[in-house]
Amino acid sequence: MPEGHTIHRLAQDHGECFAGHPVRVSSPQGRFGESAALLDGRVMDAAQAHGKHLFLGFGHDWVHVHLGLFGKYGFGPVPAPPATDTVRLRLVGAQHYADLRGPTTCALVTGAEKQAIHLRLGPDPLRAEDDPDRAWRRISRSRTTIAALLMDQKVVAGIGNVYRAEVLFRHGIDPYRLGRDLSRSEWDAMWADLATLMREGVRNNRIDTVRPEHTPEAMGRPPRVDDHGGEVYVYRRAALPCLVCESEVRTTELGARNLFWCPVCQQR
DNA sequence: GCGTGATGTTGAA
DNA sequence: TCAACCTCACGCC
Repeated sequence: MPEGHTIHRLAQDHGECFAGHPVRVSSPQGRFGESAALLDGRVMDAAQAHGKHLFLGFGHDWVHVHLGLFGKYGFGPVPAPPATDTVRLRLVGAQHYADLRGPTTCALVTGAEKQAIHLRLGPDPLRAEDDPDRAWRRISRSRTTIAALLMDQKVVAGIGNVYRAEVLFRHGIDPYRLGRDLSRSEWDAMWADLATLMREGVRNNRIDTVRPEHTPEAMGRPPRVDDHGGEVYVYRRAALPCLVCESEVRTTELGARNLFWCPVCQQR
């Protein structure tokens, strides 16, 4: 779940469920206990996302959350069920509660510390004001593969393993192509496509990347069977036929992450 | 019950 | 490059 679209959706949901009202804040697990006590009963007045980072504002104080690989949020209507001992942070408003489990980061930060986090992140396709030129400057000068660059949050913020694999497929780009060998128009098209795909991801709370003409129904195939939630071209489809050309989708490990691509549709 | 893997990041070697 | 961290669902006994 946790790519940028998930975090923007969480910011939106926090805004709708809690913003503008006093919130009960606790840490049943204990690891956020002192900070929770400091915030308990105060008004949450902002919820923002930048890439995979979530920020919940309480006046001058911010809660910085990063889900990492395992972190998960659970929302529900009050009354909240008894918290289990893995709930790091629980927010309870008038009508909803939110439980956070397993995050890489859940910390109280100042405005200045928050600013420092923004400064080390690249532009985020989901933030309308962010400038793709900043990413292009890095990419166009880089001898690193585009597959690695897309996962580097200093270059682009919010892309994870699924969006990386899928956007490269949709643009017919070999993951091993070097950043400096991309054209400006290829990057502009990828950025625009990421913005569209990720906005849809926020709306549906899942990643769908398959164009209508390639869906299993349109191609007369059985529906995809995978548990990550959305309809995709190559992510976790190793050894299955490419939805466009029927070649076997390939996979390999690159920088300790699984990479998936179609060797025929994606060319240097 | 146990072992495995996963949409992520950091810091040490 | 590798280990560490965090959680839970799944397959297989």
